[in-house]
Amino acid sequence: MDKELPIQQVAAKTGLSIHTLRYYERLGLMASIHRLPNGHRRYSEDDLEWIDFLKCLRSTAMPVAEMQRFAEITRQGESTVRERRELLEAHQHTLSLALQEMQQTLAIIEAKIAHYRSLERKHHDAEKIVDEQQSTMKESKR
Amino acid sequence: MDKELPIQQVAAKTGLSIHTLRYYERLGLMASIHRLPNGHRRYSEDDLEWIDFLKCLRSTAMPVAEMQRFAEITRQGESTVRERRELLEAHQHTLSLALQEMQQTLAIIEAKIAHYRSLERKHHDAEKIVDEQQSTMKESKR
DNA sequence: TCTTGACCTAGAGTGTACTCTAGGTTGTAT
DNA sequence: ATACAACCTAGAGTACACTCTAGGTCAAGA
Repeated sequence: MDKELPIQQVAAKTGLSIHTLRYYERLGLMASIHRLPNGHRRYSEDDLEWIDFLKCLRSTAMPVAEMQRFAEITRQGESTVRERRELLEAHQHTLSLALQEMQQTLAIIEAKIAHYRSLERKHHDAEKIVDEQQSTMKESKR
Repeated sequence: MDKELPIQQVAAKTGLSIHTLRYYERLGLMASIHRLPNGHRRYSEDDLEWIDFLKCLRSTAMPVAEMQRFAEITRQGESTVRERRELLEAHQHTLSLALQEMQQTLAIIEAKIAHYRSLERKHHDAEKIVDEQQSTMKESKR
């Protein structure tokens, strides 16, 4: 089973739009997608895997230019393994810093949410007191 | 000590550019920065705190439109505490999903790096073998 | 035969978030 | 008096990553 998929199905599977798939190919992010005699693309399993990896890189905010570099040296073969590793290590570093920052920010946001909750509670309590006063007043009216 | 800072120093302290500070104000992300009689801005401690929080939101990819909403309802005062909390909770949710995804991606990238390392090791070993063969050949030449 | 639908290319258009420019004012130092 | 530095506004320009359009090909079904 080496079923090759048309672009539409690849879009469905990967979540990238057809436009984006063609755009990425134009940018040189994907080498040599197989074509039918009529020019239509057929994507292999390997292509899908590569696209998944591209998605990993993009979803973690690697700039497209860097992905182009990565794709280019990957195409150049074995001799660039070291450069590829270094590129990924740089990204890994960026990423783990970003992760740390996000965690800190998340904590700040959680604190703010907690603060709002306590404000809401106070507000709620204040209303209850008003209610009680009102019912006391009603009682005294009787 | 209620020293109010000119825009230049705020830029230096916050890491936002002077342009961005003015731009954010135009967008309504910051209410009522105090002005000198000549129209120059003076930022208070509170302003700086608010800017820091804006930075938190932006650095975690909250869209500017959402930040505008948040700023707007914050200006409206107490009555919007609940909506503010809900807005932040939504962001918190988005954020923790993003965090998870990043962690997964990080793992994938680490695996790829490890893979490259092992390729490099093999390559290195292969060279060593070639070296040994060469020195053996040299020896046999003697 | 004609229509439909999936595909193709090259290039134009869009949304987001800045970032910069032009032209002007003000306050201090020489 | 004049030069300068820091500030102001309104609006134009830019970078990035898509996203869409126009105009066309091709194969299968009514």
